[in-house]
Amino acid sequence: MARPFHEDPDYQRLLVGNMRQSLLAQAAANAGIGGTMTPQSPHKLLKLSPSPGISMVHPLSPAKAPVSPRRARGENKKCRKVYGMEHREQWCTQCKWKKACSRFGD
DNA sequence: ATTGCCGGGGC
DNA sequence: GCCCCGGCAAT
Ligand SMILES: [Zn+2]
Repeated sequence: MARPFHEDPDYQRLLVGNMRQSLLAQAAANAGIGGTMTPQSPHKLLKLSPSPGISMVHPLSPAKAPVSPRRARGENKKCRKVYGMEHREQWCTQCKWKKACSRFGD
């Protein structure tokens, strides 16, 4: 291969993603939007596991994304995530224009 | 909903 | 060349 998978679309395509705004702060905001969550269930501390043994997290492997050593989205923090919309001026020019980030090459 | 980018558009 | 958004993909 003249060109190993260093520039494949898959790689670059998956070289994206990251969250920081809240990943959950959002959840909070979201909760506020739609319809208030359900702060119910006064007690729900049951033991669990009516069925013993069997079952684990992976009974099956349907076909998730083609496993690959790429940095799945959310782990990278670029200008946008690092600074936030409130500090757009701090982003690199490319990020400002919604282009490929030139500061963080990841 | 959100980041991140291409493609397309205005000046 | 500089500036930005629509819409898409992936999470
Ligand atoms: Zn950037």
